[in-house]
Amino acid sequence: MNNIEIEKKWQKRWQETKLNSFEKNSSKEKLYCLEMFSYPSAAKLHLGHWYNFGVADTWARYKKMCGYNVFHPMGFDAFGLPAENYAIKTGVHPSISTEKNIATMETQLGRIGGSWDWDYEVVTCRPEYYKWTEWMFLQLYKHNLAYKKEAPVNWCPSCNTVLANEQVISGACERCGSTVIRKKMSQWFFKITDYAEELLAGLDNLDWPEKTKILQKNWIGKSNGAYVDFKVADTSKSFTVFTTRADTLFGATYCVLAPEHDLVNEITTDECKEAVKKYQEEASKQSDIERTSTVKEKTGVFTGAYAINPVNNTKIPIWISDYVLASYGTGAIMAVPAHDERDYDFAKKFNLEIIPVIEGGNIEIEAYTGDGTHINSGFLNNLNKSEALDKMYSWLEENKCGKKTTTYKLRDWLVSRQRYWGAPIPIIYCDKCGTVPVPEKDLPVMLPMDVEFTPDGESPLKKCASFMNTTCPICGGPATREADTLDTFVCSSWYFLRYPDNLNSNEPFNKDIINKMLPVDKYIGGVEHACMHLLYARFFTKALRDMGYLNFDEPFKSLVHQGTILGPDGEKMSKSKGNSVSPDEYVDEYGADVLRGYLMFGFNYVDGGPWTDDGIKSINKFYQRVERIVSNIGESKEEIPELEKSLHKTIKKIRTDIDKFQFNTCISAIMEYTNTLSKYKTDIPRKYIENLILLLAPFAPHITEELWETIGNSYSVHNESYPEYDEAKTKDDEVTIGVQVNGKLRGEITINPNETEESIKEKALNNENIKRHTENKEIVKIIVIKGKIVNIVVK
RNA sequence: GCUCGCGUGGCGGAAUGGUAGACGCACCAGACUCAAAAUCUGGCGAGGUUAAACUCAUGUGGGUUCAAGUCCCACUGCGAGCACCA
Repeated sequence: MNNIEIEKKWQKRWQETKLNSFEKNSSKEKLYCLEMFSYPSAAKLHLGHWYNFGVADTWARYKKMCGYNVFHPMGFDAFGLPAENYAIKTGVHPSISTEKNIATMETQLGRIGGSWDWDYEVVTCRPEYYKWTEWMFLQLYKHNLAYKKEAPVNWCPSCNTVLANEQVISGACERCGSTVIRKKMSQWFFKITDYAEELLAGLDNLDWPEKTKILQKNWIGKSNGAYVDFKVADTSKSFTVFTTRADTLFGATYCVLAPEHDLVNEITTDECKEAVKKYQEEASKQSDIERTSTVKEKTGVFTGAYAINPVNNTKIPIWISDYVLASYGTGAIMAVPAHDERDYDFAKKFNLEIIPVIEGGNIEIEAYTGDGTHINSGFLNNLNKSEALDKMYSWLEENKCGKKTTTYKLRDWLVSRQRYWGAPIPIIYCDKCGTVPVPEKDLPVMLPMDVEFTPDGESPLKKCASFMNTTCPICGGPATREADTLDTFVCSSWYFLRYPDNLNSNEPFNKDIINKMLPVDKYIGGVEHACMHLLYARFFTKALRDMGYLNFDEPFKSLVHQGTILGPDGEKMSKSKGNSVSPDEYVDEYGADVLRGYLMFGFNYVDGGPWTDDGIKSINKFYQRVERIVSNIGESKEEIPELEKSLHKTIKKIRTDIDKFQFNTCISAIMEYTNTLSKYKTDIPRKYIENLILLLAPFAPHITEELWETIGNSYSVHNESYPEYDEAKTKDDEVTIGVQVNGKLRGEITINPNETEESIKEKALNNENIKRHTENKEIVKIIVIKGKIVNIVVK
């Protein structure tokens, strides 16, 4: 039988015997191993899927053999734009194409031979799941964590439709190429910012890659500073700015409001109205990319109004400019051109006053942003930065015109999508009662099937009268539904909570079950989700905890990112570059175990790298070699010292490395053991062969299952325990160590592990080559690192 | 611009501060074969030597240390993320 036939045979058997079933009532320690679920696309699995799912499966299988009760589910993140786009193009309904794709992918995943328990499958686009996604929305709404406000969307003026971020390609509509503008619409948000501090602080205790923690940390963007209130001269109005440099307040020579700031229209003088209005319009037309480009020259207009600097009562002009962002801080700044590069550029361009308040630098040339002694600063004079900041914070609070505060770059999460293929937002609008949440007993709000989703500027659901028209749950009068659907990231923010209790129809999950099963012990997926999915899931977990639905703080205790498999040319694989490699041809030729094996052996798991054909052949050769060695099995019970030692060393190496996701060195250890075994041509004692198969079982699940049967053992190798090592047997009776003179290797000596330091020194000094290097020299000292090295320092 | 990560043979990649290059690919030689493939055995960083010795070598330059691929500083190249965040 060839590999392909072997794999088919065992996959069938595994399924029939429910080999991969999770033991719900087992007393063994649970271990929740999860790979990020995938979008069910029509295309076949790509190498990235194999690398993620196949390799992670080896780890899960290993843990099962180590005696853990491994929970290893799989599902599909099935709502989203691609199915909708496909529907627009072909007319095939998303529910049909999606379910078809899921079936295809299930088959494909089956070919990997993963140990998933499909009884716990979760598919986010099915009503029995999205009912609870809607329920999540209602809980967030109930706890003031969901709210509605005006926010800009990407709008294509030519297609007359809202575009998703993915549909905006460098500022232009992906379909027609027109420049995308921003248009304000009323949309739903989740208040993730309420959790900014905890999301930041919680990172410290997570077993996550440092770089991922840093990405989230930067994304959350905590910034300590102060609010400062500015009165608008000759009016009763005022506004607040945020600054991290309150110590430079004496140098604030003008203020800038974001063009969208609410106060702009109220304070602009008649003479300036026209220019201000024009500027606001232009700003709204610009794409985010244009607007936030740092290379762009500063622009702005004067409002005609003045603010009063609270520390010295100076009148300073108020401008508007798009370098001030409405969405950060308060949407308004105090400008200190002497000590801020952006303010400096702006002041130079518009001839605004520049007053230095800190010594240092040369403000004729550029802003000085460093520390130094304060000057021109009244009560702050002669203080350094941190002293001046403290003093200013006190002054602001005493004079009731500001206070110390903290802001975050993290914004609230916009969850409204003007799309069809997503979970409906369970909200009803009633003329009499206003915004009314759908009562929980009425969930799910079913996504209607008969919907016209050709883009024409409206949310598709808006055109479905049978969906839109409803009655108000409070007054019973006529009402309309929310037409937007939820961002698919909402669906994926809690799917890991659903897996352990996926059939529950009374609640999203049973509290006791998930408190027992969560958090996820090992989560494996791409780094591209660092600031989206992984952050949203943490937010959901914390919010649900605070609502009392679960009692843990973090969803994913330990996280691993697989690297990226690149094309043979070292570039990212893409259809347009023509450097894509399909796993299928390799699976057809060598089988799933060989492909999985190469993915584990040929790369450092977290790095990935370019694909090569040569590598995969080498794994095929290795497995054939294993088969030959297994066929040399004998029935002797004799212990062979060399094999005994090699075996125990190998077990130790694998057990150490596999938990670090170093699959390449695990396989190389098995190769070394195999090389040792191959010295014995016939009648290799059974024990050494059985251990070889067991060691390899998580790495090559089909081949080892077959070999296990071949040598007459009973089904299944995957129910066996992973070999354990005896530390004593890993120790060498004698080791060869290097001897250095002044740090340079000059010879080798052989010692045994119990040898005294004196004896080792003597051996080292008596080595012929060492003698040459030490004769006529004074020996300053001899460093002996047991079992490693000897270094003789001479003068 | 800021932040982070990385730089080791022809290649993929190993190396708790302790004999750099494990394991594998490619290559070379030998065995088996009529031959090839497969398989088995051996070699394989560069220079040097009959062979040794020895010298050089982990992007570059410094430093710490008895000892540095590994720690520190500077530079450089590549990659990723953020990007007017006040």
